[in-house]
Amino acid sequence: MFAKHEHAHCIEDAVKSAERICEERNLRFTDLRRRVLELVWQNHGAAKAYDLLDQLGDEYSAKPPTVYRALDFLQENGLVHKINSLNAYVGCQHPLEHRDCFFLICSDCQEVAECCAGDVASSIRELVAAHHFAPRRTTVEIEGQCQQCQQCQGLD
Amino acid sequence: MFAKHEHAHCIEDAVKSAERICEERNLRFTDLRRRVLELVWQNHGAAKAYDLLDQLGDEYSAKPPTVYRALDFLQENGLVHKINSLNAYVGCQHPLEHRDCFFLICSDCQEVAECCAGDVASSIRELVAAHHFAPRRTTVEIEGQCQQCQQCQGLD
DNA sequence: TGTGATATGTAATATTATAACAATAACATT
DNA sequence: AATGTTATTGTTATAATATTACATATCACA
Repeated sequence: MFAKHEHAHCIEDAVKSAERICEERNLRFTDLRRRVLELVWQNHGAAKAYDLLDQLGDEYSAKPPTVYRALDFLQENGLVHKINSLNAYVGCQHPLEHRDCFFLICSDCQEVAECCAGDVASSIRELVAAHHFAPRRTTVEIEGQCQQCQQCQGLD
Repeated sequence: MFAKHEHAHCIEDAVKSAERICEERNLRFTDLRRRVLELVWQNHGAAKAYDLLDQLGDEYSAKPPTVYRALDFLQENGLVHKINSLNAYVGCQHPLEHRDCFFLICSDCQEVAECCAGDVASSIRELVAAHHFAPRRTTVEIEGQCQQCQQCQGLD
């Protein structure tokens, strides 16, 4: 599996930068949105919408739209990514440059690593230009086995 | 929109090559599987599972598992691709080399173009190698506007 | 013809996501 | 502070996508 760590720190950072971003853009970073962002980060892998819903528990009168709206807001503002191949959500590692992000998804440990590879981005730009296509959103999701899980080969 | 054409021809070709492939691999290309493959190709854009289900109509006693099983078979054998960002399915243009396929998805006309770009594939291979990641499946989906739809800009 | 494996039928249900409308909170202006 | 406006959240219902579990049928072949 990917290296796990105590990431209270990550959560805190993510929330702080979300606050800054929303302030700059004049957006409302409400309690609910903050809470959903925290929960997304709290999961090691990608978080499923209905798990977030459970985790919200009674704090908020949480029904599906509650969570999906918060996730929509967070996605629109580059704070989380949706992983389509998992129907799940991960926090964005660098919301200020929320572009050209690619994902390595480990099928064994369920961790998702976000990568920003200039070469991939530029080869995709060329591909798109060659087809005179105007891209709005690009998804690159690579499912497989991460380094750690390759080493454990069925030991866990 | 992408150029449309009468593609009875495409369907025929797709079915023929599926037949060949299944024969070579000793797989059963049953009537149901053939019919689902035809229906997938019959749609201009990507086909949704429940639309296929409707289109199967009374020919087969079609319930959801009927369609999903056929789609699973076709996917496993490289005959169709699932487009995750649409929850929909398209026929593979070259099932014999069903690898490194990327998709340009037009949000206006809903057509999906399959591309095979060596540069993209190799930059992804490098990215993956740099992370010592063992890829099993790679998804590249680019949503945007195709050339034709850019030219029509709201004329339709 | 019988046997095991593969494929399909069927009912039920799980999972993921949205629509529609009501209530509330925040914000801007007077 | 009162008002109008917009953005956010609450609530109910339902739509859309996909799977489980088990029964039945078909195929391949000894």
